[in-house]
Order: sequence, then structure tokens, then C-alpha cells
Amino acid sequence: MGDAREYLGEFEQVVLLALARLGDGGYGAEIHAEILDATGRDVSIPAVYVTLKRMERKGLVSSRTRRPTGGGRALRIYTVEAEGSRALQRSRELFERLWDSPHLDPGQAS
Amino acid sequence: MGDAREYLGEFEQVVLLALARLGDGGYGAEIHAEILDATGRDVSIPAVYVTLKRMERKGLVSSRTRRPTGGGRALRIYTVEAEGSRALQRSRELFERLWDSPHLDPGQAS
DNA sequence: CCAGCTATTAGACATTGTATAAAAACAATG
DNA sequence: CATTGTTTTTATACAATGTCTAATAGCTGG
Repeated sequence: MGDAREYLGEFEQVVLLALARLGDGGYGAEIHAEILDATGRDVSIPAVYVTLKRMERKGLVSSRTRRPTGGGRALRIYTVEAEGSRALQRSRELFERLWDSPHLDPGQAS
Repeated sequence: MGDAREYLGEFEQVVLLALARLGDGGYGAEIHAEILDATGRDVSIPAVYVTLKRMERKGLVSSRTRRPTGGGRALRIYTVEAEGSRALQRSRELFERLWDSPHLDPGQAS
């Protein structure tokens, strides 16, 4: 199996940031809702899960299960790991550096 | 053939931003150099070309050829199209919105 | 016309993005 | 206690991106 990349993919960033925004861990539906809420982007829930699982394999997040409150299956709570924070930080710096250019500053319409 | 996605991929953003920074179009080697210069990221030149070509297919950039100055083959000069600027804008807004959270502002342990 | 440059294109293959369908697991019900 | 209803997670699958190592293509000067 291949190795992970040095930088987060576009959607990985979205999912990881949404999880980070939750503050203290979160599970599928919460993360999905956070993405929709913060960005208006309506992606399928499994898309979120599969990305989470891949990021876990890379050590960017970790997870544990929790008994469900009402009915339904057990929850899988995800948390951002230090490696994940670092990746986020790198991505941020990357784009901040790239956007910092005289040719890109003035917000012009189309 | 598949359709394009709604958001730019991670590397597409990098390449498109590097091209935009050049101000008035640029070709392979220049874009490659700009990426290295602005971000320290040393990717292969073909990686840049293939991404450029895919973005051209999607209408994000356009290209024309120019006679070479010294020796060597003709250059292919790329320019950011309106559609490309819009995509860049969308990506920027997406991440600005996601990063705007109380949980993400303070610098945490690295 | 052949060697030597500078640039671009061809493939190839692993990783990501993203959806549809299927399965789990617990609670209430009769 | 089997059946159904909820809520949530996993399995799969496949298209799009990321990224590399060759292979070409065109000039120019001997």
C-alpha cells in the first residue's frame, strides 16, 4: 500500500478543519453538519467517514467508540491528533504564502 | 470522461496560484520555479504540466505557444482564465470560512 | 546532419474524492 | 423474544488528482 502525501488533500482539509472546529471531538453526523453549516457544502456522510478512516490510518486523527444515547448504533468519536494539527498548520502556511502576492491582493470582480 | 469537481484539488490550487503570481502568464519552468520559490516545495516539472493540461481542459487556464529565445523547443505559455480566478476565489473563501473559528485561532502546542 | 540544449508530452500508477447500497446495533412493542 | 424502527457506521466501487520516470520534440552551433 502506498504512502501518504506530504500535504492534505482538499477534502481532507475540509473534514479535518470541521472536526477541529467542533472543539472536543465529534462523530460522523456532527462533522457532516459542521461542514454544511460552515461552508454550505452538502457532501454525503460516507464521504466524510471514508476520509476520516484514511486520516486515522495516517495518524492525523484517532477514534474511540461511545455508547449511543437514544436508539441506534454506537458512535465513533474522532479527535484531531498532534500530527493532524501540524498538517493543518502546514496547509495553512502554504496557502498564506501563495496568496501573499501583489497580483492577488485587490479583490476584483470577474 | 468524468466531469470536473466543484473545488480545486490541493495541487491544482498551488499551480494555479503560482501562475497567477507570475502576473502575465508563464510557462512550465517558470511556474515550477515559482512554486519552489514561494513554497519551498520541489515537485517534478511534469507534475506541473499535467496539472496545467487538465486545468486547461476544464477551462481554468488557456495556453498559446511562443517561439523560444535561445535554443530549445517552443514554449507553451499559460494564462489564468476568468473561470480559474473564480475557482481560486471559491477555494479561498472556503478555507477562510473554515479557519474562522475560536478553536483554531490560538497557536497551540506544535 | 549530429550533438547538445531547453521544453514539453506520454504513460503509468498510487492516493483522494465522493456516491450508492448494505449492515450493525440498540430500543421499544406487542 | 422476534419484529420493526431509528440512528449510525462500514463496504464497495469508480472517477479525478497527485506525481514520477521515461520518451519526444525543436532549435542552434559546429
